[in-house]
Order: sequence, then C-alpha cells, then structure tokens
Amino acid sequence: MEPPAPPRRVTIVDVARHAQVSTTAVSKVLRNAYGASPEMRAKVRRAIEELGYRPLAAARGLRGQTYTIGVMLPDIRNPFFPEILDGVTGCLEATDYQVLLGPGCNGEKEEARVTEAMIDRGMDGLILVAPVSPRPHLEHVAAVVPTVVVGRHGHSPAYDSVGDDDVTGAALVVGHLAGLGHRRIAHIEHHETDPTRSVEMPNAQRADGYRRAMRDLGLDQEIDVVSTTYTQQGGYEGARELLSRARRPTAVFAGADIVAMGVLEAVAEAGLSVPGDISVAGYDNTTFAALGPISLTSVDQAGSEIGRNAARLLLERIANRGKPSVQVSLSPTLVTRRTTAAPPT
Amino acid sequence: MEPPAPPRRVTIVDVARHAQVSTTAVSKVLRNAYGASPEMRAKVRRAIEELGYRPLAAARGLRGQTYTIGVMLPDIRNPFFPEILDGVTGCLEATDYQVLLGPGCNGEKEEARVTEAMIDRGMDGLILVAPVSPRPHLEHVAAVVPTVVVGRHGHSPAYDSVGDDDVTGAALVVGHLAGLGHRRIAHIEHHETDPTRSVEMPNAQRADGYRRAMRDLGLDQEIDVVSTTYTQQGGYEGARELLSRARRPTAVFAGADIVAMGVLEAVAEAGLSVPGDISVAGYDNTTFAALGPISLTSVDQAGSEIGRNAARLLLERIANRGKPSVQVSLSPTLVTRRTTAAPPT
DNA sequence: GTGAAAGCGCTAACAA
DNA sequence: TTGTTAGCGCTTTCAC
Repeated sequence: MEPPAPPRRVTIVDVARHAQVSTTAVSKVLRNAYGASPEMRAKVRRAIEELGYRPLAAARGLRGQTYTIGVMLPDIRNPFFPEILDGVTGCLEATDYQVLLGPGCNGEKEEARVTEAMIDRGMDGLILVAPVSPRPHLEHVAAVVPTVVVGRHGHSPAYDSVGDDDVTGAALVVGHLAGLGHRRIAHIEHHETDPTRSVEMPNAQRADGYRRAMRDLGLDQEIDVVSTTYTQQGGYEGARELLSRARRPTAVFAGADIVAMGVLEAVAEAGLSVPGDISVAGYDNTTFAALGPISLTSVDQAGSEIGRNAARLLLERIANRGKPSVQVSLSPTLVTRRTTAAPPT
Repeated sequence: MEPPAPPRRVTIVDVARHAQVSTTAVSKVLRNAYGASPEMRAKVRRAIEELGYRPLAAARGLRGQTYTIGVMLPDIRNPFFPEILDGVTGCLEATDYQVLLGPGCNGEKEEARVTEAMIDRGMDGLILVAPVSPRPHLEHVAAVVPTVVVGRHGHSPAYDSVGDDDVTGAALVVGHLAGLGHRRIAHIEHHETDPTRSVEMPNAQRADGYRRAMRDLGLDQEIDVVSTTYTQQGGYEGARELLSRARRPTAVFAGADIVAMGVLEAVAEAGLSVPGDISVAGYDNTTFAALGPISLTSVDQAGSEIGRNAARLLLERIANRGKPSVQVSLSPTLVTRRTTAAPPT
C-alpha cells in the first residue's frame, strides 16, 4: 500500500535553504529581476535544478503574474482555428508564458462564462478568437486584462485586433470565377440576427465584399445571395435553393468551407458534376478543403500569421498596458483546386 | 484619457463588510460548507450579487481547490477529440468546475510541458486523452493530482482509464466487409516505434483486432497489413502500395478516418471507383466521414460517452483520492455509409 | 547587492 | 452557528 498522500511540493523556501540564500533572492532569479549577482544566480539555479523546483503559478499570480495566456476559440470543430493556435503557441513557446484554451463555446453566455473563468484564474492576457459578444462586453474584459480580439472587424481603443480582410478575400473568389468566364456567381451567406453586431462579423464582410466585387465587374444584375447559416446543413439548403432557380448559377461562392461541403453534397444529389456543371469555392482553406477527394478552391486566411500577430500584440500590451491600440489586417490569398473551372459552354 | 489602472477587484473582505459578517462566513457560503444559517447564506448571497463578486481561483487554490479541470488533447485537428470534450464539459457544466484545455501537443516533450503547466497552475484534476508519454510519467502525474487517462489500454492502480474496445471495433469492420462478400481485406496501421508503449496504444489494438478477426473468419491467408502512419499522407502511401499488389485487395480497412482520406485519394488517382472497385472503411467516425461528398463507413467510438465517463470518474477521484482505480471500456459501433459495398464480381 | 517582513485573497483550524 | 487567526507560496517594498 503506497501512501496516497501526494508528496509535498518543493517550495521557494526549500530552494532558498538549499542554496543558503533568502527567498527574495530566489524570486529575483526566477523572474530575471534586477538585483542578484551572477554567483548568486548560479547558486540558485543549481539549487532549483537539484531540487526539481517549479514555481506554483497560482501563488505567483496572487502578487504578480501567472504566466498564463488564455485563448478562447468559438468552436474547436472548425479546422481553421488550430492554425491560429499554432501561430500563438509558436510565438509564445520561447517565452515563460503558457497557453491554455477555453472549451469551445457557441453562444454569448458560454463565451462570457469562459472569459470570466479566465479572468478569475488570474490569466495575464486573453486572445479572443471571433467572439460573438457585444462590443461593450469585450471592452469590459479588456479593461480588466490585456486583450487581443481576432477575426472581428471594428476597432476599439480598449483592445488590439487582428484579422484578415474579408472584403478582399471575397473579391479574390469572385475575380477568380469571373476570370474563368462565370457571370452567374451566387453567394451563400451566414444570416446575422443581431444588427448591431452585424458589421463587425466576418460573414457580413464577406457578403459585402461579394456584392462590391460583382458590381465592380459590372455584374450587378447577377448578384444572388442566399441567407442560411455557416453550417453544412446551411450549405445544403442554400444550394438546393440556388439549383432550383430558373437561371441556375454556374458558380457558387460559399462563405465558409463547411458551407461548401453542403453545397457539394446537394450538387451531387442533383446529379450535377463539379466543376463540369457548376463551380464551387469556399473560405478558410480548412483541412477539409485540402482533402484529396474534396480538393476545394478556397480562401486562405494565413491563420498562423494571424495567431503570431495576436500573440505578439498581447505581449506588447502586457508589457505596456497604456499603449494605444493597434489593428492588424492581413491579406488573404486564394488557393485554387479542382472544384472551380470554366462554366459549361 | 481614461485611467489605465484596472479597477480593483472586489474581494471576500468587501463582501464580508457589505454583508456585515466575517470572511469565514462568506467563504462557507461560497463552498456550500457546513456551518452557516439560512439567513446568513441569504445575506451573503445578496451581498455577492450586489457587489458582483467572483472568487479568485488562484487565491482559492493556495489553500483549497482551484475548481479547474485540465484536459489534454494530443491534437486539436483530429475531429474526434471535440466529441470527448463535449462529454466532459456536458458532465461538468452543472458543477462549479471549469474546464481548460492544453494546446495540442504532439510529442512526449510537449505533453510533459502541458501536464506540468497544469499541475503548476493548481488544477484539481487532469484528463489526459490518448497520451503518448511512457507509463511511469503518467503514474507520476497521477500521484500528484487526480488523473483519468482516456484512450489508452493498459490499466494502472494510479489512475482511472476510459476507452473503447479497439479489438471489437476492428472486428466490426472486418465482419461488415466479409459479410458483403470481401475476402481480400487489407489493413493500414500506424507503425509504433516504441515497443514498450506499443501494446497500450489504440492503433496496435486495432491492427491486432484486424488480425484476430481475419483468423476467426478463416481468412488467415488474406491477412495483409501495411505499416505507415495515421495521417492522410500515410493513407495515400499505404494505398499506393496495396493497389500495386499482384492480387489487389477488394477492401481496405484504414486504422483512422484521416488515413481513409488518403486512401480515397490514391484510389481516385488510380482511376478506380469507390465502392465499385474497392471498398474503404475508417475508424473514429469523424466529421470528415459524415461529410456528404465523402460518406465514409467508419467505427464510432461514442466520444461524448467516453468524455462523460472520464469526467464522472475524475469527480469521484477528486472526492476520494484513495479509491481503487476503475477501467471503463465502451463498445464501439459501426456506421455504414457509401464507401463500402459488395466486391466487384 | 542582499534579506527581513508584509501581504496578495482565500480557506482551515480553532476559539468563542 | 459564528468570528478570530494563522497560514498557503510567492512577490514586493524597504531597510541594511
């Protein structure tokens, strides 16, 4: 029978005693703070090594920092988000900071619960990816803890923001399809219920970018938008509606890859072929899109670049909370694959 | 210029003063602990409400619990893991515990960093999903903090484990394919480098289950295993090898859905059709599998059930650290879709 | 450059 | 049932 009592943790006091110095000295070494001679540092480092000491983040947090960065992702299932996360962790792994994620949260309520939980755990900074909460809530969070908002248009003096230019992304798709000879290019958008939030959300920007690009190409008359949701089901239903049109579109620009999946399904079900009868393009360049059997043309947001920027800005803001807020907008690129081609003649 | 100084947090002392009681009383109410009259509870609750007080988890952790559960996922990209997570959060959302995730970690080193970070942050319990660390490390972790290991065979007195029966899962696939009339059923496995770990990993169990099922059906002579990795690339390469066989298999059982994606690609590239020329089945029933254009036959592990069990066991262990360890093994089910059919005649 | 001592917000003994 | 008090492990004045 082994003792179920967990072995007492090595504390800063143990290290101090072992190194024959004060706890203050140890603390200084831990934080690379000013006021410790090289010899002292060496002594302390050795003691830490020998004792296998690791500082307790919770205790540190009570006075200083917890060295923890919280990342909130709206939906772990969306394969786009891991890209962002890679960028964040990549930028942070050389530092003393550790990243922890909130569990996927859909609605506003869930989102608030997660952000509050992170604040309550003394996190040093937060990265909120595509949050749906109203702006005031975001600003409230940002007032309490350094915050970077990712993937949401509309800037705030309270937090930094990073995102890609969805209008440009939509234009890339429309331009590509038009270049192939398409004119009847339809779009499936995510229907935004909350009008105040609307303009800040990427989906609205994509639909907007689609309309503008169509107009710029003189295709005003061909603008055709179906409002559903950014889900596979939404794509399926949207495509069914589009396929039943008298003048069927020859190309569909789905606002997200997952939507394009539903479109592909509906098209196959209708006995039509892609891209022979109809071209399909998505947005996000998710893992789905790259899958061999799918091979979907899609817009790449450079997720890891977004994540890297978010992490960098957050570190800067932690270092200097007073600094003016920054907005970074990255340019998306188009990845053409096998679902787009010239329209049937 | 608004004051960049974050507003001082409301503490338990503020609540106590506002409610005209001691901090102890407030603490008791917070923890639903014994020794507070109903009137006192009401008073305190009201004060908490009025002041918008929320306890600081880090400070609580210094003496008691942090009310935080850490979940380690090996790879956020794998769409199977969110299912587990749903089960975990579903089981925990009614409690005071909050779930936080580690960022996806591939190797042993990353895994150790994440588990240590969670321990250092005073987490009350850990759920490790498909860890690759050697057993001794897992037992070391479990000695320090209540731990549940998910998706790894091989039991330990130090921690509870939850998983599905991969041998049965493999048998389901082989049985299904044999029932359709297939005899030349090949398998693509993940090559395990570490021999000691080997037997505990699901991939080894699946390969083992495949071999046993084939023998049980009298198909010893047809056993055909290709060793690559559980990646799309691995599936592609494995399939290329299988397709080049003199006696080409009529069905491929890929050890994971992502592997099946690579197989589908290779098959299409070879100008063969699925399931007309060759049947393909995967494992995990990921979101991929359900996608309309893919529609892959796959084994469903009931991920959310696994997660629910893990969370339940963890709560039990937190409540009673001394209790004997438990192993839960769930039965997988087969989801048949459009990639499997009778072999060509 | 160094260390003693106070205290972060909370919980757990213990006393009343 | 209630309140007083002493820490938890660490950082931070502020003396020396």
